[in-house]
Formats: sequence, C-alpha cells, structure tokens
Amino acid sequence: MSDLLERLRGRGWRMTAQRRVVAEVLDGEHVHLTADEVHARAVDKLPEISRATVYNTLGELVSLGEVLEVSTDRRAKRYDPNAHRPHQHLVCARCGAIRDVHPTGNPLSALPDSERFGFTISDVEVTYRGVCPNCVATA
Amino acid sequence: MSDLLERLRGRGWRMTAQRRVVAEVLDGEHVHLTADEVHARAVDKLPEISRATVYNTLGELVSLGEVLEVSTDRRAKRYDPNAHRPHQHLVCARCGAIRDVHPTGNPLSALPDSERFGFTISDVEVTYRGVCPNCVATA
DNA sequence: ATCCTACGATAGACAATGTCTAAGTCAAGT
DNA sequence: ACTTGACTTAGACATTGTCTATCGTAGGAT
Repeated sequence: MSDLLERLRGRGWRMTAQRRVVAEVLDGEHVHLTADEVHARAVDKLPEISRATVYNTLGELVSLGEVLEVSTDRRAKRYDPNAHRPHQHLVCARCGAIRDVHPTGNPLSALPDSERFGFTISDVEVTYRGVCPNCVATA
Repeated sequence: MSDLLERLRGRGWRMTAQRRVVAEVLDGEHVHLTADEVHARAVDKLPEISRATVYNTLGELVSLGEVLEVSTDRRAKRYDPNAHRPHQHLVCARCGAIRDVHPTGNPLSALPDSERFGFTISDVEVTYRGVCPNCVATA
C-alpha cells in the first residue's frame, strides 16, 4: 500500500535506501512519531542511517506536502503522514496520545474581520486538550 | 498599574527583588516575550539576576495562573500576561508577530461527541497563521 | 532591632531537540 | 562504465530548558 513511495518517485524524488526507509516508516504506521522515533525505526531496517538524514528527509517530505509537522507540546515535533485530509488534533494531557479529529465547520469563520488586524490568514491550527479514557480509568 | 504585584503579594507570594523585576517586565509591556527576552529586560534592571531564576519565576507565574505560556512555533515558549481574558493567537508566518484575538463562539462546540473518542476535553487552543500587513507591504 | 530558618537565587553542568559543515558516497543520466 | 551533482555521514554546534549543590535573604519569631 505504498502510495507514498509511488507518488514520490513520480515527482522525481531521487530514491535512496535511506529515503525509502523513512518513507516506509511513516507510511506503515499511521501514528504521530517524533523525529527520533522515526530514526529508531529506520535504524531497525537500515542500521547505518544517520540522524541528520532522517531530519533532512522529514523536512523534505513536509516541504513536498506529503507529511505534516505537528507541535502539540513544547517537546519534539511529530510527523503526521495523514497530510491529504484536513484535520485537527486531540491530545491527552497525561499520556500525550494524539488522535486526528475532524471538527465541523470552518474555524476561520469564527474570526471576524475586525479581529484580523489586516492579516492575510492562510491557516488555522486547532488543538483540543483533555484526558483520554485510558488515563481517566487509571487516575 | 501594578495589579500583578498586588495580587501576588496578596496571595502570599514571597517577594524578592528578582521576582519583582520579572513581574514588572511582564506587567509593563503587553507583548509576548520569550524567557530569554524577559531575562534580558530583567538584567537591565537587576544585572545579577540569573537565567534559572527567570525560568523558575515564569514557571511559578504560569502555575499561579497569572501568565499564560504560548507555543506558537517550534522555537521558544512565549509568556502572555493577558491571562484573565480567554483569547487565541494570530501569528505572522514571516516576522513572528503575535496578536491576541477573540473569535466568536466556542470552538469546543465544533467537535461532535463522535469525534471525542471518550476524551474528557478541558481546553482548546486555536492558532491562526497568516501574514501581517507590514510583511505583506514589504513582500 | 536582631536572629533563624526555610525558601529563593545563583552558576554552571547537563539534557533534549534540532541545524550545520566538510568530506565521502552513490543514483541516474550519458 | 563513467561522471556529476545530489545525498549521506559523523560529529560539532546552537538553542532552549532543567537540575543540582551551594549561597543568600525575606519575613516571622524573639
């Protein structure tokens, strides 16, 4: 189901073992990994891959619009392969779990012109914070 | 107009020269400073104040609910003394300028139960991103 | 007014995350 | 199979923040 690798190849992305491995890690698991977690999983498949390459490759995938960067906390950025359907995030304040969610309506419409101060707004990022059922149970 | 110092004293906050200076920096300028910027301005008034103290004090002010932590980018956290009126942030993608904004409605109501996955949601954080008039002009 | 003591402040080491550089390697076109 | 420019590497460096051990002091007690 590696649409991602196909798309990248089709866009003229030079394919290397390292890039393939990073793409596979993201494509394989639909979760929100940090750069270090991506690196750890990449090392399992390609032990000599370097940290810098993982960072570079993630940065490229973000530039290409194939992966989203998510900063839900002040810790490491996370990488979200679900870049093709707009969505927001729901974060557990206790365990850090992240879920993709799809709110109704367009959050942009909640900001009247008088509150835009002449800005040309291009994007809205919404993060819902709470406690997940698991953490509530073990509270 | 130092309500802040008054409130803190009233809450039994032990007053020191360092804490006073940090509180004054935040109270004086209604902007969104990073910890290092707070430190720099504090040093102007009290040259021997240490970085650790600024971090500690900011952390306490956040715990006390007198100041909000804002993470609009992956860079340093910013500290927002406007903690008593709920608001969201509008960020310039070019120069990083931050404005407080007040959207209409409650963003929580945009998330149907079916999209809450059993989470107990306590907070919503909305960040609008765009380009400010100044940066548009100089583009 | 002075003394005590617990709480606050300090310097600097350490940690986490990310970026940069110089040199080596290799994918892909010829 | 060559060649070349793009990719990868190791590790130094940068930024932001935290921790620890020690010193200083605010504010209550005397």
